[in-house]
Amino acid sequence: MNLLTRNTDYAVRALIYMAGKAPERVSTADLLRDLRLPRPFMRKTLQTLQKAGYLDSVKGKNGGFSFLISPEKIVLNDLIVLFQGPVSMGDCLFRKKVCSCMRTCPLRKEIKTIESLALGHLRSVTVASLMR
Amino acid sequence: MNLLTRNTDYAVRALIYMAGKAPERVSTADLLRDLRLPRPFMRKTLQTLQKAGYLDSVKGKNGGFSFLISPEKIVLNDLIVLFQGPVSMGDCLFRKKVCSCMRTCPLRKEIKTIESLALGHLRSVTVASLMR
DNA sequence: TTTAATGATACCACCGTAGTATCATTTGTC
DNA sequence: GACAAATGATACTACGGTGGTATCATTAAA
Repeated sequence: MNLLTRNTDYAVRALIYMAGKAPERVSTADLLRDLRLPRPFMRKTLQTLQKAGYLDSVKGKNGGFSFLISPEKIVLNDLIVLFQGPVSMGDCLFRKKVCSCMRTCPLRKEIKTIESLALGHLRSVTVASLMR
Repeated sequence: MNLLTRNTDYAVRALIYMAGKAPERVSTADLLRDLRLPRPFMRKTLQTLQKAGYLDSVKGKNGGFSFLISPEKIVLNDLIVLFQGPVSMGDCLFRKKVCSCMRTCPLRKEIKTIESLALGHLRSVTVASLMR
């Protein structure tokens, strides 16, 4: 059970690297030199970040990516949501007809508590805070 | 991202039901009457609990399952481990050669913090505590 | 015009979860 | 002893999400 998928992990590391170079523009090739991981995957990840509005992109020679949102404002939880969907640890796995205790389910309650704790943390971590 | 799989969820609910009837012996058929879920799946789940030493089983007519370990001592975290493996949210997803920061990785550190919080909770919840 | 970069998109492989099927074994009851 | 009701053991299938690949189009600098 991993909290992050590789995709999210890649994204975070790429952003940290980029933040170290900012405001310089960084290309996929630059990133690959530092983070040795599958090239097409890295590209896809960066494209996702661009589409989501975190990064600006410039095509063509000497192109690459730069921040549209500053690293201080890029929150880990949002990246997780982007790549994995919302952190929701306690969705009832039973069909509604079966589980009559949707609101009072004690198990669900415990999980939700844990989820809240996790979310509290994940929302406080930013790309910038991870650089130290 | 779910903290529990269905399997674990089934197990917990079955155990709660059984704890309500204890020390009476309960058969798969009894459980299915209450928790309407796939029969073969329920059976497999109970067998796993029996093999793990939580339940005693009696074959043959009027057979069924009963507790070997009391519900007060059956811990949610252990059930998760049994059905899903250890809760380890922060395994480094990178190949070791790539990730040079195994011990100092700031991302890992954050995740491990969350993991500890979750584990603290999961280890404090028992089948008995879920009955209230 | 060439080349280096991203944009977009479709595709494949693997693995874990969920669920099914089947036969063997035990034991109470008639 | 035969039958029925229960578990023991095990092998199999289906599906979806994650991880990863491939390809072609587009842009812009040299």
